[in-house]
Amino acid sequence: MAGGISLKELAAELKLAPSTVSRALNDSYEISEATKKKVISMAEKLNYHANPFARSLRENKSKTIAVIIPERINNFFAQVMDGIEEIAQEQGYHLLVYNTHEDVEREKKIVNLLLNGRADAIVMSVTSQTSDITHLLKLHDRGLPIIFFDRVRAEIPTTKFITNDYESAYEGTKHLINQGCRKIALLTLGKELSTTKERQRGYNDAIVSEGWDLDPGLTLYCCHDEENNVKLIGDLLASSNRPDGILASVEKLAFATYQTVKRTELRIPTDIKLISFSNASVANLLNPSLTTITQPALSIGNECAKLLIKKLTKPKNYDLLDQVITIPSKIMVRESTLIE
Amino acid sequence: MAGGISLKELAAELKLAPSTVSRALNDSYEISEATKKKVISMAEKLNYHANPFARSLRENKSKTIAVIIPERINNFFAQVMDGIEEIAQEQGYHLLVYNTHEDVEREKKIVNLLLNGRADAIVMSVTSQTSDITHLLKLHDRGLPIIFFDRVRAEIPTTKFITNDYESAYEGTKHLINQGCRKIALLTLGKELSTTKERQRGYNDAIVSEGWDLDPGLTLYCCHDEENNVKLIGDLLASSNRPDGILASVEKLAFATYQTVKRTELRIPTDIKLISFSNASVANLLNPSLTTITQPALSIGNECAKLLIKKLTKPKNYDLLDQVITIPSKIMVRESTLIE
DNA sequence: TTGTAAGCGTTATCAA
DNA sequence: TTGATAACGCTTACAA
Repeated sequence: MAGGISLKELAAELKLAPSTVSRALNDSYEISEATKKKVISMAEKLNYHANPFARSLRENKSKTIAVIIPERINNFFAQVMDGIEEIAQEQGYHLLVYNTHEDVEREKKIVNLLLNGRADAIVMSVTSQTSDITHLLKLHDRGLPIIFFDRVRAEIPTTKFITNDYESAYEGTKHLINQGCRKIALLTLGKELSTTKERQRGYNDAIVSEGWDLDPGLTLYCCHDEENNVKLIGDLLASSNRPDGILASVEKLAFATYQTVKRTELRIPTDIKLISFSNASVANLLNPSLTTITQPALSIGNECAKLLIKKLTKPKNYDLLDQVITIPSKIMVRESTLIE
Repeated sequence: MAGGISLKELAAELKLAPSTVSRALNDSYEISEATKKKVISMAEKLNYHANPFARSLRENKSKTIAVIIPERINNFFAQVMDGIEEIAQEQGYHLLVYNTHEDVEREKKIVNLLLNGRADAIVMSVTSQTSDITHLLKLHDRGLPIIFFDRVRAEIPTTKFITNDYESAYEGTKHLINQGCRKIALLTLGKELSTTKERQRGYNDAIVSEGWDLDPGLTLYCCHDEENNVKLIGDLLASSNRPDGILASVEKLAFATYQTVKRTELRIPTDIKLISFSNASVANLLNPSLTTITQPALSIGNECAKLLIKKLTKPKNYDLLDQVITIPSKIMVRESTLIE
């Protein structure tokens, strides 16, 4: 279709052997400066571009990294993507992007698709549904370098980049308590999620540290569907067990909370205080502005890409050690947790 | 690196010729059901996966579409991406994604990278800086199927998907006028942008239709940098030429307006009414909630992908005609344009 | 219905 | 310093 000239044709034009032209183009030391110049200028003149598939086939690498995220309309993941791309573009890597929409079946399909080596490596965050991880193990067993970020799986022996979820959730809950909350709910996603577990631990410990009892009814496991979440949160707010503080584990659950509260007589922060993990730049434009636990998304993306590319280009010196690297989040206090 | 078994090895294991195995795997009519079954089960047992580069090299197609967007943290572009991916995943296509960050130089680099055929086709929205388009023409001349959406360039004879920008801007401006505004500003991006031009036309015509004079000082050309935009908008609001209505051409300019207004004594919608092109789901959570012109982002993505994939799979029956397809936006009236 | 062989566009080995 | 050749893994004429 897109008919470009081949190396052979370029060589013919130059009355040189293909191998010579290839070496010249790759700036090999064995080629004279004179021919290099000739070759390069002719290549430009004829608009020659090396076929990436021939090269990938030959070299067994594609200069491509696959990124799998559970959600695209989410400032955290979008920023991580930007962070990955920043480094990737710099290093001449391409990004194959897949959105699982929090659907494990989709995740499995995508992961299986990547088994064929289309990408040199993978960086991913699992879905909130992901429980069984044989599909991920297969990936790793196949020798495909893989890095997890944020939502990780400890069972896969590789490097993971996360934030200090336990501390953040602990501090966030403590913050609510300090602001006068006495009954705090946790809104979160799937139980299997590493982030959910850590954040729940932090939340639990903060509650217990006050000498309070844990109320399982105050932990809500939400899902991908906004409408459903609004219903779930609405039921909690309408119940006799209504919390006066909420810690949302994901940005969209904070938004869902706003939407829910809007339909009631309740007010934030008067009746309910709200803090949420979120990288939304509009946090301070919400009504009221939202107190957030903001994750270092760009850095996470940067670090993932840097490590992966090092591993790909210098496999001897860099390994994807089975370790967890933590970059801390920041709490940004705003109106949604104010004492009025 | 990721060592998988090859077709030849699989064939050897089966004591069949590679060609037979290939045909069996591709469900060719020339192969008996019996061997097909044998081959498929052995392929599964040995975890065979066809090398995509060998196939791409051979077939001269990659089952990959490149998507170039100017911004990732933008609900419109994110939704378009989701729309494209929906169809692409369905049809077995992969997505190579590039963010230009509104930077033409980056756009040029990326476009030149794609000249080598890494992607079968391209769907893109140009940067707000893009003026000279030789890099885009080169792409098209090379025979690479390319589709534009939203921010298009008429000079490239291909199919473009846009929204009814003229009408939306006209209606949006009229809406502000109906709500009592008498001095309306337009916040937009690059002058060369197709969307800017159309929206400006709509805005202009609405103003003129009232018998009012156009004030060039009321059109602000903003940029990618939030801080700079806040400054620009702040200056306008502090000037003697302060508008009482604003039409923002891009979501982030509405956000910048909120940020700016926050620092003044002014209030939305009392002193200034605001309407913006935006696909933000949090529009109704802002303070005050934002009246938006919401674009059919998902449909745009769907349509782009559908047409492109048809063109790629049935090149005879589908052509990327030099035409513009318009899908209309919807105005969602909220508090930011209320009469108080 | 299956097998043989050529070729897609590169790069690397070996020879000149 | 350059050239001939093989090989990467697949598909497709052409033969059998």
